Amino acid sequence: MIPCICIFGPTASGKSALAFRLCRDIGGTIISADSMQIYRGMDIGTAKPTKEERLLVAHKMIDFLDPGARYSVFDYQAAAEREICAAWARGSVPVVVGGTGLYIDALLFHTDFGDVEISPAVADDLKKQVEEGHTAALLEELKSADPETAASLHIKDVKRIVRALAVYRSTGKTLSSFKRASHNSKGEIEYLPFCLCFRDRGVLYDRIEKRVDSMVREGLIEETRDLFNKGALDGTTASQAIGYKELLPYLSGEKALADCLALLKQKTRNFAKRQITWFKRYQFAVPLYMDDPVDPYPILKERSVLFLKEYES
RNA sequence: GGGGGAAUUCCCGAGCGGCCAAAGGGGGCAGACUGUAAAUCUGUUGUCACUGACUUCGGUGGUCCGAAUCCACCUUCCCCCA
Repeated sequence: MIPCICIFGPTASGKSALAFRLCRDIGGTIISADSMQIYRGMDIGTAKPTKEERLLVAHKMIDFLDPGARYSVFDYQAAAEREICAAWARGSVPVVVGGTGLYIDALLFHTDFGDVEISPAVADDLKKQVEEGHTAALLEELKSADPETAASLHIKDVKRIVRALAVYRSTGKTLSSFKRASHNSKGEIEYLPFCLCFRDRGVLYDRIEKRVDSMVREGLIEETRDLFNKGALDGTTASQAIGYKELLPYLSGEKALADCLALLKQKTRNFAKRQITWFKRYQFAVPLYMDDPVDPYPILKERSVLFLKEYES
């Protein structure tokens, strides 16, 4: 078994700084679990580690894809697990750090996504049906094909209805059967999970406010303009990132900068809330309270060192 | 100085005599989430002893069986003329 420390929490909670410190102390490699930091050119807006930090500590799963490239949890899981193993193999402690719940989940539970190949014809047909407003019929179809999944989906949850149906129509097997099967898989990586928490949410929201302001000072607006000019912000996955799309109305002169920034902060807070909800499910994680007067770092380090002891060769 | 308009629940904003604790949106809070996830989707949001009662629609006082909705005065804000 390969040990791996895993640190997660909402945006702006201080994950990176904590992980960086830990890696310097115990000799570790950071494996990012962030769906936006994977893209090149999106540095300030995604709060990527600086060049200096990357020189001092190896960072993986960052900065390797062109915005606009397709990517999925499936791709992420395989690549990240490879990096975790590679780090351990060269004598560096793998430390997963990130805020993308789905990615963390795929790692922690070593989800087996199965051999699902969606046929283009199926995808096109479903897309057409949705455009024509037949989602109710789609849900009906799913009800008879995969009642378990259908029961868990709301009629308005078009994305998931379509996916579940696409899986069924392409493979003849239900999404719920894939889910069930995925739970039997056991990986070769053993995680020690830490969750960054705040007793007072206001403290986190305050940090978000300050971080956005500092991003602007570091050149967020110029970065947005760059990405926009390269066409990196139209319709791609990367264009979903919070931090850029909110500034577009300013660049086009439609809105005042202050209004855009207020919205950007708002969206970031909303996102943080969703992350908190996601991470609440990991009751087994060691909580690290970031707004306590005592520095949570010693706990992180002690627990990590203790955990790693079992794997000394 | 004269004329006109507006004040609604955390915010914006609809309501313009009963079906109004008051549409809708935002925010907050809670939740979901298995191949685009920083995305997408759901619930809830006056108070309480909660299939009912009570207190809300700038303030005070009226009209009416009944008012957020009508009248009077007051306060504040906006616009136009001077």
